[in-house]
Amino acid sequence: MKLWNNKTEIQFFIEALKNFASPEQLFYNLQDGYFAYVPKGSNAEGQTLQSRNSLIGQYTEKWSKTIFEPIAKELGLYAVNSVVCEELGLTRQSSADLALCTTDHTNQKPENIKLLFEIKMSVVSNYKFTQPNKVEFIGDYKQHKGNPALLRSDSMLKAIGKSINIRVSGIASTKIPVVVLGNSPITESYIKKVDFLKTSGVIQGFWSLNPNPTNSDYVKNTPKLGFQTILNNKQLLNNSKELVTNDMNYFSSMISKLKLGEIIRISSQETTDIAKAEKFLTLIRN
DNA sequence: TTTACTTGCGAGTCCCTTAC
DNA sequence: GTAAGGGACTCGCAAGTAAA
Repeated sequence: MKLWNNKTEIQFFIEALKNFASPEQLFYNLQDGYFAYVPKGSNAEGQTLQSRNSLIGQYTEKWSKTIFEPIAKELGLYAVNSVVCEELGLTRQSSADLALCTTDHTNQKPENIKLLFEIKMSVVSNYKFTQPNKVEFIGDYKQHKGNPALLRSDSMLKAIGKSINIRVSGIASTKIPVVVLGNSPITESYIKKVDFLKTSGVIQGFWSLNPNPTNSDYVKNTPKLGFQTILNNKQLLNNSKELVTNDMNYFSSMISKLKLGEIIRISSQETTDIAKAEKFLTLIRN
């Protein structure tokens, strides 16, 4: 299965139309015809399309599950949508969009969740619809007024907020990597922030599954790979594999050098490196 | 001064929970 | 059963900021 591209988006519209979604639900009904987004220079004529939101949300979550299914299989896991785990603050109303787990159940224990995904994807490029069922590409995201997926600052803030919410929900979350999946680049203003989120351990990465969002310039990768544009399925597998197989631990604190030194001194008395690390993690969390 | 970009807010929609 | 309340979703709008 191919990564996200314009055909994926056209397929979304065709499928939605087949399932009795009306053109008015999916497109802006402008003077020049039906458009996915308002082209730059055109007038929105007072419209703010909202009826597409939940449809594209459902489509991207299912699509992501499908693309991760062979990867999960390779790692001996299942790709599961709408994962609920009370210990991680993932409730039915605010579940994990996608997760790789040891079982295929929606309700999960923390120890069975190996990788959590927060999905922030939308229609990226612009399309024109003509009756009865023709959907044609008319321009990339720079040629319309909308701001897709991770290019919106509030989408970034929501993704970060959701991840922090998991991290502060308890000690059970400290062994589970969290990755934000998008299908657009990010803005320049978030380059430093995503790298810091990665090095500080809060979020293990922002991955765009759209290798060619535009033919012009865009942020492809950040220096420390906090944000990466995934170019093929192999890369996606390798990235996932690394996160699932490395036994990682998240920790954070705000303590004095005196206290930190004490913790290091006590932990260093353990015999093996692993034991030192375990002692350190125990002490820093108390 | 004009233009381009960034940002936070809130609207419309869907869906779940709760109360009666 | 059903109405009310509220959370989460996406994205247009307008105000603020930076660049030309």
